[in-house]
Amino acid sequence: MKDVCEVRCIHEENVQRAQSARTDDGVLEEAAALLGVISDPTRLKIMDALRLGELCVCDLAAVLKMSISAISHQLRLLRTARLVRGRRAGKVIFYTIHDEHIEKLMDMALDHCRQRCGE
Amino acid sequence: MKDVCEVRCIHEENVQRAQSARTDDGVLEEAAALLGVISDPTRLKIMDALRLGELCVCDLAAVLKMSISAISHQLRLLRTARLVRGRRAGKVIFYTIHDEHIEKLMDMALDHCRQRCGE
DNA sequence: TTAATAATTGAAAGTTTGTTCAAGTGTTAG
DNA sequence: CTAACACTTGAACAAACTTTCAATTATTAA
Repeated sequence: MKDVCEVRCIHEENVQRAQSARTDDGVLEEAAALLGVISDPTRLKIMDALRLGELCVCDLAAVLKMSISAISHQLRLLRTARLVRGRRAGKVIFYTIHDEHIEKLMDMALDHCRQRCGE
Repeated sequence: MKDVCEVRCIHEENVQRAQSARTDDGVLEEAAALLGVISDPTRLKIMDALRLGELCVCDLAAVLKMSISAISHQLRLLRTARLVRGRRAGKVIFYTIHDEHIEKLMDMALDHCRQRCGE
């Protein structure tokens, strides 16, 4: 953060255009945080597993072949980011994907990758 | 990865349903990687700045108020992940968003966050 | 060729992240 | 109440990430 204010090659017009139309920093940082939560392989696998219906922590551990503790830690992040929702049924807590919007976002990312893989 | 194979509360049906319909691990990991690249505030700001047109590294450094080196490092990640494209014009390299699909994915994430912020 | 500019790169430092292990809730059945 | 079960949580450690600083490449102009 030093050679920033020296005027070098800067294209004034372009910079101002970008400056004036830029998305609010708060929104961008929230978006980054949201994307950060689904950008982990384990968490994406959890989300993928939940697409066909609710699963408890043990189920998820079995599907992903990981420890219950590890899954639970990740579920907390997913819960906090409201990507996932839990409902208690006695001792068991069943998790589902929080809402349709999230599912669409995921589908879009997966489709994009499938396309690329098939290139 | 120890208490995985002990049968505890596992709901067989649900687990098998999730197992059989799960998305290919390769695709999921690529998607995680792709999302990982846009899930950083700096990189998301770069992408956002590029939405109105091409900018060079210096321009981006000016817009984000960061060092040229830091921006360049991030641009390399964005380039490698094919989220961004560069065209050389003499000494200057102008960057743009790689394709429309990526732009849509971004819009979707940003809209989602704007909605949430306005709740 | 030499000097200057735009950008990239490698290494180092500081921070963040993911998993494990052990201990802690909260709920139900006996 | 007590025991067992489903799950969560905190601390710790290793792996990965982001930025800085210094050196390097590529292009153009003198």
